[in-house]
Amino acid sequence: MRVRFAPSPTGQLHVGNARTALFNWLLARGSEGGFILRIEDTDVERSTRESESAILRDLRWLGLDWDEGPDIGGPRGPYRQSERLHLYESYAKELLAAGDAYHCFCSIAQLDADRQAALAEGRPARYAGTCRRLSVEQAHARIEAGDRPAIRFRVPEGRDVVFEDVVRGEVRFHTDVIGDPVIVRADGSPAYNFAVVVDDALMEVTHVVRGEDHISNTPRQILLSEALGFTPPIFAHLALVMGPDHAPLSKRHGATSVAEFRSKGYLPEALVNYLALIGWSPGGGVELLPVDELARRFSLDAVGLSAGVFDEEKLAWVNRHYLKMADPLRIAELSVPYFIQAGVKMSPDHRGLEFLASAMVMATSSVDRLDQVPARLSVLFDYAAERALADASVREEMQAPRARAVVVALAGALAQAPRLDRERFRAMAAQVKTETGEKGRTLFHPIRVALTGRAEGPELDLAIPAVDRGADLPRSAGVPAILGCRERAAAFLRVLV
RNA sequence: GUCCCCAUCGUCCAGAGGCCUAGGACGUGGCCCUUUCAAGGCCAAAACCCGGGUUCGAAUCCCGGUGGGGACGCCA
Repeated sequence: MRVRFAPSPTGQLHVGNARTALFNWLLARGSEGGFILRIEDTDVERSTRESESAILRDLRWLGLDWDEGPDIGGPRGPYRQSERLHLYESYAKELLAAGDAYHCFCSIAQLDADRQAALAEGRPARYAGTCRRLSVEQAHARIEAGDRPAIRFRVPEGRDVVFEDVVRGEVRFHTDVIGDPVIVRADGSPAYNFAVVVDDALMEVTHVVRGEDHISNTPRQILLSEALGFTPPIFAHLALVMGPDHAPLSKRHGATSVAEFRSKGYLPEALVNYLALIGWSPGGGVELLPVDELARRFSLDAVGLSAGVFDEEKLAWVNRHYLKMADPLRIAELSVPYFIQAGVKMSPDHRGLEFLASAMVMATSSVDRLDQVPARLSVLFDYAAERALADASVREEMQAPRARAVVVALAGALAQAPRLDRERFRAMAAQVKTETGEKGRTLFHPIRVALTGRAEGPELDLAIPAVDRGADLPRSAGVPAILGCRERAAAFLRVLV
């Protein structure tokens, strides 16, 4: 089995296309198959190298590696259509010579007018066939006179094109509703329907798995394939991915590109796992599976037929799962840009990263995305006694005698104390408890506000030791200075009185 | 307009004629856990688009309608 993903480099990799790429990849990896990446850059106007490298980058980020492609080459290359022009040219000549293609001199304006007229009369809006009956001699005469024709494929009349779609079953089109497609433009560049057929055949692609938007191109491609003497590949058309309003996923629904989801702080394994769940089910009542397991279970005939709505809430749930599973050191590294973005300047070395990693469970146990990590860990870098009391109701609460007594006892207990680890923190809390007679919320809430600077946040058992571990970090670790609990308690008490 | 595809909880899936009193997951609501916010656990509400057939029996098969989507480019 040889499958391919064939994006045109005209913009960002969209999640819908990423899912198509994923399904192809799962198919290849689940069997002994090959996964080919081909760049369809025949539209010179819109294709850019920037888009191409962005798409490659996003696919790599997702972990969808390819066996043959523009960057690594392969036995059936080149893998950029712009580098295969000579091939298309020679096949076009073949078609012309056999009478399966003809020159078309119709102007764009003429074509538009024909289309409008057809629509107005309720006829299928297909090519009127104006140049179909031009003789070869007439055509040559016009070319010699300086006309620059396109080349069209001559679609056979009066027959059905039937193919067995792996996901949809038998699909049938009558050739009378198919207009003769342009296969080579007037400027000599190949058109999509032609280039794919040539490339899929030459690259020995066995299964074409692509979006449903290509289903009506399929009969043209089969016909072209037959005329060229190729055996058409097996086709599988995937239902499209929609936005919440059941309209095609677009900008107004928020993030749509893989790059946007990455920068919002979704993990690649989460996006991959979630994408696999749109239009397919791994079975067995489980949804959260590592990618190799997805590949092992994936099968085209288990793929659903109806369009799926992209649900970011569910993606977030999947992401939470992978955040919890992930190596904290990796999450620490990935979080650095988000800290910087949140205004926490840092360039941690290994000690800095290990410190962040040691605190990371506070964030990963409760957050949806990486971009929420800095806020959850703000207890570390963002302490200011004044600001802790800036909120009127918090201030009032802390100034109440019993809360104040807790703060006083806390500052006292900490004054001589060494840095707190979990056990020392518990012992210290117990000491404050016996000194003040407070317990539960009335004990811990003042401690929380005094030591973390806020009324809510991670468990103190986790946060307090993390703060004091951070307080001893040398500045060379590349992480902003962290005020220790002892200093925090003292500062807080000063501000409170 | 013409052609093609699709149709189970709000959403994603399971269901391939009796196992369906339609199952799971996300989300939602409630409860629990808890020193806070989250997270987590438990429970609950929530669907076979409509109408005709076929059949002893239909979410499952057929036809029609309706609704949604796609295509009809010298874009891919």
